[in-house]
Amino acid sequence: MPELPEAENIARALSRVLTGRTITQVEVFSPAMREPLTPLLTAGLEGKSLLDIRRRGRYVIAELSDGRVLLMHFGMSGVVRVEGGNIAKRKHEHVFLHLDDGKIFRFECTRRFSLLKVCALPCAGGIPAELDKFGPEPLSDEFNGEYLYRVSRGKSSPVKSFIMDNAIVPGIGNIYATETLFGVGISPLRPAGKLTRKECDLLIQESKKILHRAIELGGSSISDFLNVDGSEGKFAQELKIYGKTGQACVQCGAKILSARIGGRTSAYCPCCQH
DNA sequence: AGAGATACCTGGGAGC
DNA sequence: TGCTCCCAGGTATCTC
Repeated sequence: MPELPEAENIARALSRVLTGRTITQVEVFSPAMREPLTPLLTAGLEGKSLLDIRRRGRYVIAELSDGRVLLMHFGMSGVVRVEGGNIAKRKHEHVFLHLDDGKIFRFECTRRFSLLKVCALPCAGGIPAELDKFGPEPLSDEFNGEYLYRVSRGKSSPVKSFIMDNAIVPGIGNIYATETLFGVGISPLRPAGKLTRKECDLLIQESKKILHRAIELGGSSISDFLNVDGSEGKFAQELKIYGKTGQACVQCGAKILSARIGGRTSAYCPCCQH
């Protein structure tokens, strides 16, 4: 379930193997994931080179030599691989982009929540218009306690839903929101508007610490996620509360509870989090 | 307007 | 064993 750390690692790995490569052929095996895939066939990708690969939130942006971009999102089961051409197509691989070095960029997605499309860029080095509505990057200086305090005033929605909102800050999904709130002792059910200024500082600090650590370890390979080269992320071993409903809290031993918040399961310790 | 619910999709696991 | 049901999850879109 790729969140920001996984997207960051995918972007870094793709940058190493795709930068400077030219697309020679496009194959599409399924009509749609989140959006139709067939436009890729007529997008005129053949002969275009990949100049730069970067990340915004959970999206990976590959800038093309004609000023457009390949926009990727991995949903919860998206996997990309860059491999030689002699490996048989896997069941849920939907798109192949053949490259000038004989390798193939392969996009797999079991649950079809992923996105792969070509779109325009307002300027070189920029980001597509549809990502413009996002809040500041979670690892940037703009994502700070003052910001979080300011935008959360008057908000009644639970703090967990709040920090998972892309318009507030993109890239923090269920795993990292759950772990961050446990790390700072804040209940996921607390209305965002009730956070103190001090708690906003701590929450920011903890979220960055966890995201950096997860990037370092290659992300969390809970179920579907694999890095570009096929290796698994190791952050899953460091999870303290996500997916541990019913078990004993590592800090106090109390039984971990679970609540449905914003339609998602949220594990929390009733003793450590208030 | 803001907040909450729902559809999208597939595979795995639980329960009968 | 095989069937049904539920769950996982990000995002867009719907309703209240």
